[in-house]
Amino acid sequence: MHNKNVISLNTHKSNCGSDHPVCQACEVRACGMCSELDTDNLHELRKITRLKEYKAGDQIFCDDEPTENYATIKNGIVKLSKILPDGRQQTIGLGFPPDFIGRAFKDKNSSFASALTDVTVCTFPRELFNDYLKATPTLEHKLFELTLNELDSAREWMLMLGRMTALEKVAALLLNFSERLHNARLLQGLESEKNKFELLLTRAEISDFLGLTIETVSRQFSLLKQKNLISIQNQRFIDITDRPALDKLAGHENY
Amino acid sequence: MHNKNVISLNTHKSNCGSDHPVCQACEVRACGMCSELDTDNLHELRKITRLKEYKAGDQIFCDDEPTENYATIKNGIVKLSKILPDGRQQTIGLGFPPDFIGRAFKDKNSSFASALTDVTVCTFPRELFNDYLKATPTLEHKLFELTLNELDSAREWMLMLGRMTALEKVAALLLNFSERLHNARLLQGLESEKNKFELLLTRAEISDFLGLTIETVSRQFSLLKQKNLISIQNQRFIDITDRPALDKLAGHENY
DNA sequence: ATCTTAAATTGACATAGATCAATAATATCG
DNA sequence: CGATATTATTGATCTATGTCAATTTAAGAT
Repeated sequence: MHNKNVISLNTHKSNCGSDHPVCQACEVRACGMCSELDTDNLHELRKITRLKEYKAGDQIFCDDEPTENYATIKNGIVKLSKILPDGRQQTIGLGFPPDFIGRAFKDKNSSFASALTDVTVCTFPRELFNDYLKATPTLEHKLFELTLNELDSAREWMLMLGRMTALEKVAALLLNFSERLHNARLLQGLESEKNKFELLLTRAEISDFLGLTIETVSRQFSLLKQKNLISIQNQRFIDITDRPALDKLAGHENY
Repeated sequence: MHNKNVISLNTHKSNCGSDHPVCQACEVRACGMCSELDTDNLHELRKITRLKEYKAGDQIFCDDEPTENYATIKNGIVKLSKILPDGRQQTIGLGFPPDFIGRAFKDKNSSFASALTDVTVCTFPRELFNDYLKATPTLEHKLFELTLNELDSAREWMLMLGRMTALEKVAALLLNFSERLHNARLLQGLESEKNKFELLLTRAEISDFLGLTIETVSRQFSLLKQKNLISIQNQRFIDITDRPALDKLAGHENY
């Protein structure tokens, strides 16, 4: 059922130009970094791209090793994290399709990227891509906009990390996740109910994101259930039953 | 003495081209967003710029009001912050010369900016600047690089906010501040000892930055003094007396 | 189905940092 | 220069979250 929808979307896309077959079939052709490129430029870029797949848990790139590739996320969720010398870890971002991963114009990533779910990405060799980027203002412009969005959300999370209580943090995460998963599903042409979703993160991953411990996260879930703001099936399937209350907890101005 | 140095630097700059007088005298001509522009383009941009001064404490722009202007910081330090509906506040960044402030391509800022010290900025009207930016790839490229740096440092602070202890946070702040003030002074052609600087933030401002309370920050300062890692004169003038130890506390890999 | 393993929950307790309150240092103003 | 206001420090608690440990739940393997 899911696959059928994806295919029909792709079929639809094939009407709109003479893109390379790989790009024609691309889930994020319309919204990713490449969306600003015309067919000719896309053909050019296509020459240096390669599809890559990762299993949930795989490391995609790592802090200290030089970046060989950049990538656009086609499918799945990528976790970006940082780590202190003694091992304390902090998730600093989640990448959903069609986010770009890697640090443009630098040969080092200052973070780790790993696959939270199974992930498919479209990769570009660093040097070539940097050159192409500098030579292609429309592409650079689009990537700049993606980067500005990331900066916005990083700052949003700084407020959360610095000033929210554990309960508020969990509420904010659920809302954020609900939103982004919803968008990702629509992107794939899937049906999607905003308030119902599978929580793809383990409690450990959530606690890394929120700057909390597993136990504290778990207690907040129990609290939210007890207050009837959410219900959970099998510890993974979330149903937001009182979004206004959750919004209020998360500090959203208009709920 | 300080002023003498500034003047001599400006005099020096006047040799290097036919920039508009205002730009010739600009403290950040060589390193800011404009550094990538040749004289012709600079003349073009100059037409829409206006110098603006703020006193310490002044609000520069605010969350909900539409952005009228962007700006490049010429002098002083700008605080960026976010605020929860109930008033809890979190500083999400400090702007030093030659940082850009404002959210390119959007008509809303998602944060507040205020002057931490007396501040001089060079402002650009939003609409005009956005247009000029899109039409001038070298400028956009430079601004993109500045933005990437900001993203890097936002993520650095996320790790700090989420995973560091109060003592570590204060150590990290001191080192960060020492570095940035040092650079800002060199930029102005001033003598600068990296380990000695005036802490321009009040305890309240520091605690907003670190996600702590005033009292906790104060206690950590006392601890650092007691351990002989720093000494403080008049609660404002910091001397880092044991940088390696401070680096270690702040989780810097190589100290 | 049953066994095994991993993940999540819950409880008891410890602690870092918050809160409240008093004092001390510094800056400001007449 | 002294009086007043602001900011920082320090002390005594309190509390949210962390830590450690025991159970429960779910998932996977045979």
